[in-house]
Amino acid sequence: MNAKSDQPQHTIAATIAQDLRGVVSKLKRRLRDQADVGDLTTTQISVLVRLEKDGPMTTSSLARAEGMRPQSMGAVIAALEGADLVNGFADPNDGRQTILSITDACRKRIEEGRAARQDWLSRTIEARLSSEEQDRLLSAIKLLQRLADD
Amino acid sequence: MNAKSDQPQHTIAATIAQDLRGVVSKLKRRLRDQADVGDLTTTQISVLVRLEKDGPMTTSSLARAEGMRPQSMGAVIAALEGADLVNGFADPNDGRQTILSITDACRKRIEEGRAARQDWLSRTIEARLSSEEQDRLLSAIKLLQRLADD
DNA sequence: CTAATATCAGGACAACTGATATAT
DNA sequence: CATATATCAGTTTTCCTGATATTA
Repeated sequence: MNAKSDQPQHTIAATIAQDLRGVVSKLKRRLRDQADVGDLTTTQISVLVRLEKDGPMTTSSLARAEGMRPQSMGAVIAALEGADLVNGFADPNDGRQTILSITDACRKRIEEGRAARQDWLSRTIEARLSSEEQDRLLSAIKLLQRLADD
Repeated sequence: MNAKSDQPQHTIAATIAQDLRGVVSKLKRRLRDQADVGDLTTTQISVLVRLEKDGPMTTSSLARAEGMRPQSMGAVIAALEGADLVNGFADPNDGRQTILSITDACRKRIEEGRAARQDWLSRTIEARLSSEEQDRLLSAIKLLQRLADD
């Protein structure tokens, strides 16, 4: 249900919630289906972006940041290590921890932006949204991030 | 990576894509985790909203609209029929098809907005976003829908 | 001893693919 | 016969929970 003009004011949040659920669900499917073999999952990208932005950290802190269990994050990290996008070394001060960083290869890939600019979502954003709409979307994503962070 | 001021103009779409992937992934997890027992999945809600907005239709057309396989949509519909939120009857003109509608019980629930206003996402939107931010989000969701529709 | 980190093992769920029956 | 709808059966993916070892 999109915003109906005869709707009471206090249900706007509920209307947004309904539409948002639908589009999140659909976008998630699209992102998975449109991924080429060898592409990264949404969670993997999220982890790489966080490591690039916030610097090296452990599996557990990544799990907390993404709202997942450490065991689940462990599997994500294992895949990224296998693809040589992340490497980890023991924390000298705390033998329990493994500090994870993105590899030089991964950093190079991010900086060049090669992969990023060629994927389905980037291409669709450029093709379907005007420059003004892209700005509006970017600003709304910050609102979504606030919601996702609880 | 959030928008960096020293980034070339032509990578704005790529920046949006990266952030959007992350937040979609995280929101999807939150929506699943925060669901109470008996709540509906994002896909189920999406289907109900579509049936309410666009009127009765078949499993296959719903699948096309949501970007899923008919078999997957069949499972979604079976769950909704089991919960007495959707019912189907044979198309008199085409014996292959079953026309699905939302039940009166479901329509009542939507109109009252009871369930919707009490769920986690609605409450978070009201708590964390100002009225102006809610409007901005609603307008950006239309952009996301355009992207999801390809 | 309690708490935090990491990992192994198994389970749940929402999507998928393939195959089949039926109706157009 | 070719196409469209629906459904049965099995698989994959991504998360989950529970249990265990290690270190602080």
